[in-house]
Amino acid sequence: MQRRQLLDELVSKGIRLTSQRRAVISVIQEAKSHLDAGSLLDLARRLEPSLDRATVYRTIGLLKKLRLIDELDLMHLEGEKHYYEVRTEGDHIHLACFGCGMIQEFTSPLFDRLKEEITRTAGFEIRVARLELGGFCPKCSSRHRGEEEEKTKTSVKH
Amino acid sequence: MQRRQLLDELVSKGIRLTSQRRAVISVIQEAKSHLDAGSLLDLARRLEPSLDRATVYRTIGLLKKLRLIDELDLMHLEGEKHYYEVRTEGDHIHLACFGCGMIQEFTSPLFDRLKEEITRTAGFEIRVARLELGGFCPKCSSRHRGEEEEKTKTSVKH
DNA sequence: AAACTTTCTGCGACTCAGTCGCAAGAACGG
DNA sequence: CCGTTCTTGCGACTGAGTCGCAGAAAGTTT
Repeated sequence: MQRRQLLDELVSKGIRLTSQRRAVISVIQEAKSHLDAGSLLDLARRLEPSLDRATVYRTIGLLKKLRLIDELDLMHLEGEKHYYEVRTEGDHIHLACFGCGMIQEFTSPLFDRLKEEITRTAGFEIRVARLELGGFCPKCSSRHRGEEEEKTKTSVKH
Repeated sequence: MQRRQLLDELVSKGIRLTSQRRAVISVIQEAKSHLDAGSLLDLARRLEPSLDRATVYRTIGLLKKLRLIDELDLMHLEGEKHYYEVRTEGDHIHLACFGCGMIQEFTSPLFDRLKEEITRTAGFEIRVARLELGGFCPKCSSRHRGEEEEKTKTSVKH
């Protein structure tokens, strides 16, 4: 039933279901990695060949507004794209490795406590929480030591 | 001496100082709010009228790479821009209000503990930590209740 | 199942942040 | 003040995302 989650949610809100929306939603839900709008379009077009870029963006906008998906930057490791994932129970943290591009997810009760503290202390009503960390995964961490000073003088990427 | 911080940092790394870089750096440092590349260009041009867009982006890239400034999204409240701020001792959290656009900063020992936990547990070497929350500030929080269901059917913005 | 209202889609043109190659110009060590 | 090396401005370009519109579907009504 995990798979009908988003669809049901839309129906219950009285949102019109079209084959295009079904295609986009299906792709987001089956996705094994975080997809950007472009990949989403390519994959969904296999189910609905006439699907247009604009419709993908509009559907993303809709799902974002309904808080059914979350938007991520993943430290802009490869361009200024945005990535999307189905919203889950608890928020999780994304770790992005500058070395190999790996994305890892992480959950912690401390994160929930932190959000709770903010709600309480600042009186802020949290709707979206995005915590992204950039750095080096264990493998790349040992590998990149010593390359620092040089890099400064060469390419200024990211 | 807060004001010479970035400049000194560059000199000590053997980075060449140009009037353009001085202008951009000065603006970032004096800024009272978070500036995007466009505003940065406008303001820095008052000090260095010939300054070009490309140079601003290159300088931002340089400062980012040297980890002297941080890049923020501020929940993309007004377009897909990026915002910049001078890096401070401890990382802080940004709260962005969907209602009035206000940006508030927040610090908490819990945040540091969370990062420490990630470093320890996941073996991840954190270089950049970005925590942004979107929601409603105290004022807007009380004001927007009840407008939810309608919004769904109208404009799909943000 | 036809008719009808409302909402959605594809299209094409557009906007806007950010990038790139290049030739001219500036930094700073000698 | 000279020469090497790095930086800049310029203009053209890329690529994500948006918008208005006319035609096409969704869901409802009879």
